[in-house]
Amino acid sequence: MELVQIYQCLCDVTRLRLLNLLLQGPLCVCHFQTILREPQVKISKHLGYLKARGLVEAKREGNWMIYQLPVKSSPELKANLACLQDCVNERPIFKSDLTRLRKLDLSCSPLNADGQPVPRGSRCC
Amino acid sequence: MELVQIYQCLCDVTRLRLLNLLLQGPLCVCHFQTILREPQVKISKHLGYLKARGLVEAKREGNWMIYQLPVKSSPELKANLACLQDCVNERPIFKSDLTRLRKLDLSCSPLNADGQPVPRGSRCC
DNA sequence: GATTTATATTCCTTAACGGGAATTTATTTG
DNA sequence: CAAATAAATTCCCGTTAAGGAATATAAATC
Repeated sequence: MELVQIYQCLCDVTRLRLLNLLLQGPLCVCHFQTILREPQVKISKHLGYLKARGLVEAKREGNWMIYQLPVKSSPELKANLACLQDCVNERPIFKSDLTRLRKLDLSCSPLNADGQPVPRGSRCC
Repeated sequence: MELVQIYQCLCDVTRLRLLNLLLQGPLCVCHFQTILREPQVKISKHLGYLKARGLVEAKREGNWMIYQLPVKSSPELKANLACLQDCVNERPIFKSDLTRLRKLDLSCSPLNADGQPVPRGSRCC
């Protein structure tokens, strides 16, 4: 992957917020919506942008799409994500995103599924 | 400075090459031209882009403009430049840029001026 | 002051990006 | 199969960016 592509993915606030959340673990689209408080189309497009460039992976889980950071990341991506996490942890927007993440019921997310299968069809957000 | 602005500066190969060279020390525009082998207008515009966003500083030295990384950089900029240097050191383009840099006679640059004043009016490139 | 060297700016074209409204697709449930 | 939920896609618009040709500016030299 070209280094420039990584930076292209990082040069939009919305995408930085998405990645910042994903550094905590996989999440579904509706949770991004709830946390970022941005319209669905915006979230979806930026996730698509990241996915097209290999910065995130997606899998369908019933009605939901679960996004996560790539299982196998290049050293460059790892380095930059680590750097991002470092740079971001004082900034209010990113901090409050993380706060809201922790307050969420992540019933549709593998995050706190603790192994047991996700109950299909239960409402998510 | 907004984090996004840093990433916007990093999402173009030409600018990455310029910054990679500047990590070695100050340089004048004509040396960038010689090393990158890109047209003058391209170099100049990208340097302008970086300068407008505070990623480089410029001072006039007789006929030449010397560019350098900011004397006082934010922690975020420092972190990202360090990360860049790390990511870049295996990539052919950036390596050969550095090779060409070392082969240059930097008579108009403070880089190897070793204290003595630059002889005004001597041709540069 | 005319010429040369170094660099910046303007103008133009083309492509990419970001955002929103509306529509579509996919899946599950009743 | 109809309805509901989750997410992606399409269409449209305004903005930004990248590149190049040509021109302008700045400083030094003759």
